[in-house]
Amino acid sequence: MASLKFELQHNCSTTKARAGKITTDHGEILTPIFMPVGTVGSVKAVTQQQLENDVKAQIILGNTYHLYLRPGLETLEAAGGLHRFMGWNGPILTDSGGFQVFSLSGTRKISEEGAVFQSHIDGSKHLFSPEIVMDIQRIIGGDIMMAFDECPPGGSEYNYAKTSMELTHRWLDRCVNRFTKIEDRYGHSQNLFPIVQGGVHHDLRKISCECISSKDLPGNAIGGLSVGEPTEKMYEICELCCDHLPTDKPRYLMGVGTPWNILECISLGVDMFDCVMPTRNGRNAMLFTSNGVINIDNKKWEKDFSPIDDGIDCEISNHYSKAYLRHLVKSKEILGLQIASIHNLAFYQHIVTQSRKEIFGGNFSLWKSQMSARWQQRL
RNA sequence: UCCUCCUUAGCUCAGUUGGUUAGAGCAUCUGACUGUUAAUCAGAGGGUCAUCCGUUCAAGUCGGAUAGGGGGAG
Repeated sequence: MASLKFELQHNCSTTKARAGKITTDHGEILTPIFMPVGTVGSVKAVTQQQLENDVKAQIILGNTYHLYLRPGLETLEAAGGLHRFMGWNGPILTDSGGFQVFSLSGTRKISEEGAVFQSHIDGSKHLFSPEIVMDIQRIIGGDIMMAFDECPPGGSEYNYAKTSMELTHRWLDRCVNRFTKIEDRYGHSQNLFPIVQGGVHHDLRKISCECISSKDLPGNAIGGLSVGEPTEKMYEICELCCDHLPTDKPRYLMGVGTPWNILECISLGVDMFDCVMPTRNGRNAMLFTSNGVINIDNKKWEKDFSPIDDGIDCEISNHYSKAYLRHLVKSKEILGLQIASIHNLAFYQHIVTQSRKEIFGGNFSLWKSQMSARWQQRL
């Protein structure tokens, strides 16, 4: 089956930003794009209809580790894959569990073979090898599958970062080997993206970019950033990676970030983003808006009946007031979590949609610097 | 009119046989959150212990008076 296509549509004249189009068997994705995170087959507090109609999401994420533990492969396979199981007809990208090597570092052990995780649900132990991770992702059925990597902490010194990167590269060979031996599932194309590692060390990152580029896979990801290193370091490494990855394939910066992080990284040449921040921080009362950051918990919004955000194209954000949302959040009403999550995701979608327009329009650079300052204000 | 109980943070309440700097929950405010083990976590501010007089080395705590409130009897 034909792999996904990437068409580079426009290069920004003043920055390295670009606009493009990814075509998958579940539809097109206009880049730059933000992908809402739906770890367990659910973008927390948001229905698939809301993702499509209110957020206008073009692709969402699932997670190998979490979906493997629950609902489990038998259910996913019987359902005909994650798309059908969750009723989402757009593209899906599945993360490999590599991030859980980092985030669940207390309950896993790494070896050459793979990583053994102890389930956070029942304590049972499970081996995630590159081969097993490919098999699982085939069964989940995502349009884009991620290679199994080790994501080391941001502060990792050179020797650890090097050893870890080399392991990730050996795992990548095994991923590619297994991936190419198994057919696509459920009648649509599945595509493998490799992941750059190397910590904050320039020479390692260069080596890693060359290594993963040589696999000639349909897209490339930058991993191991926003895991504790300073923001400036993240930008620096992100730029270096973009400069050393192919221009004719989408570049995916994993796990980033704040609205201003995304603007900055778009300007460095990133095409795809994902982050839990809009949903998680939304559930924790932090709203990202076109005028700045709001803590909707604050009493100052008690009688502010203006829309949550009338500067973006989202009925939910335009319709409900700050005062009403604050009331819901203070009352711990489930609807508060929903509205906050939908709004933040719609705002993130606004960021990338508008970036795309500005790239085509030639004003991206100026617009970016204005918006970056504005969006960071605390209201 | 009498009897009885109560009064401690913005709110609802803990405070031992008197003994370091009077606590909690909620509320208020501030942080954090970046390929989700998180509708979570961390922290701050806020009290003339109703008022006054006494007992005592020492009173939120014991005694008395006053004020306000609850309940009961006439």
